[in-house]
Amino acid sequence: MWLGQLLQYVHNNHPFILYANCSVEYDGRASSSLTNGHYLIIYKQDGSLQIHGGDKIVPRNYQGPKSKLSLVDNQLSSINSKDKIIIYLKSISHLYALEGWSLEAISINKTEKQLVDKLYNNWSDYIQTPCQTLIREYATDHGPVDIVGNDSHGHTHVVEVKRRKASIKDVTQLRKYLECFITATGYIAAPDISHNAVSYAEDHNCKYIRITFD
Amino acid sequence: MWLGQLLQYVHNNHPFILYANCSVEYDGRASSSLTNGHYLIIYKQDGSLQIHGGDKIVPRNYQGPKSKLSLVDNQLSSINSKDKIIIYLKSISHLYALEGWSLEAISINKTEKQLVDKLYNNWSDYIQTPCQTLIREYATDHGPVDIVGNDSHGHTHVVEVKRRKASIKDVTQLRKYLECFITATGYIAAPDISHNAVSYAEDHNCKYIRITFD
DNA sequence: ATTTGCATGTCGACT
DNA sequence: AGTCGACGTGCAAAT
Repeated sequence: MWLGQLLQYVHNNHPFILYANCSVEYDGRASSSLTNGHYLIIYKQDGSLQIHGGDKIVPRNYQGPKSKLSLVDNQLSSINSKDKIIIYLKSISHLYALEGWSLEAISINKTEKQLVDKLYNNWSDYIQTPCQTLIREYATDHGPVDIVGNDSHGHTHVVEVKRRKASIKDVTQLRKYLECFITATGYIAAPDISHNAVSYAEDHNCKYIRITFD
Repeated sequence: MWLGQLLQYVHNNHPFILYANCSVEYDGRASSSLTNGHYLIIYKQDGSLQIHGGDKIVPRNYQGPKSKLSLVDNQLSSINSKDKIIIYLKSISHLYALEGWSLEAISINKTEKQLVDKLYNNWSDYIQTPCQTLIREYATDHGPVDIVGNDSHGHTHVVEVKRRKASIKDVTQLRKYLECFITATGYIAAPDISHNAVSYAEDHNCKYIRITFD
């Protein structure tokens, strides 16, 4: 009886949640098995599917948007170009169709871009050397740099901004950009920086700039 | 009537799903607003909370495990050391308690570790130079390297393995490890590699090794 | 508690 | 479709 209802939802591409005793097989970029148990299955209108266990934020298994859902007998399958999931349904505890599910996006603050703008607009508060040119998203052979400045001595200042505590790998990213310039000084601008990243930065002629969200 | 039921679940730390018309305010590491609409709210026994919109895999807002949930009037709040979420409930369309939600983990294949083992056990299939010593998870000042080998000429071979297509940043990671050796050759081993990463690797004396999951 | 690196990362932007 | 970088990344393991 629930299976019939589910079949309709699948057929009409209608979003639903399903709480069921089931097991899951996944194959594609990786492969995995989820042993039999009670899991929460969520299907959204964009074709995405997720199977949640009783803990963690991230789903046990999932399938991205634009996947194709189908139900044959007791097997609920989702397939796309890269991956395939098969859910073997043993019994259904609960099925509910979500009507009028909102697609609103969140508007978010405290992004990296805001820190970039703050540094760009208040350059002298953070870096002694004044720069004649100051460019955001400066394009290099190795990708765009957050901010690049040129001072009156023709020296280049390369800044990589991070919204959270900077780590070693952020300094390696900065060093990659630095290679695109003959001579340049590198800066990591972030609210905080790890101990190891400080040493690594010092060893490679990079400086740390503390910048915070007000 | 549903609010009373919800209050009980919150009080007993019982996992539930809630489909409601609501808006969400978040503040902490970042801050965000989610305008009024119908969203799916999931609460798990570990204290995690997520608010899903009608598309995407990732939740619109979320709170990690060990967060504290509380309900006062129409405000469902989740708080932990770093972040806080307030859900302003306008109306509840659906509320369901999940009994016996399984905590099983998935067993997964095609991990990076498997590729490391494959390369380790079949070194000569991939790299001409035979090595007397071959060490997995070799510890350096900049962290552990997937595989480090030493040949009869005392030359060092440093290998970074990736389970997916290798990118420029994977080569920068390799280069970071290479700095820990006087002279060494670097290798990126992966099923595939991006065009730019190839050029970047060549420019820095790093070689690409193609290795696949059977 | 801090730090690092993996992940079926996901997602968005740009070529 | 390919490539790259941000993300409230989440998450586990090591220190």
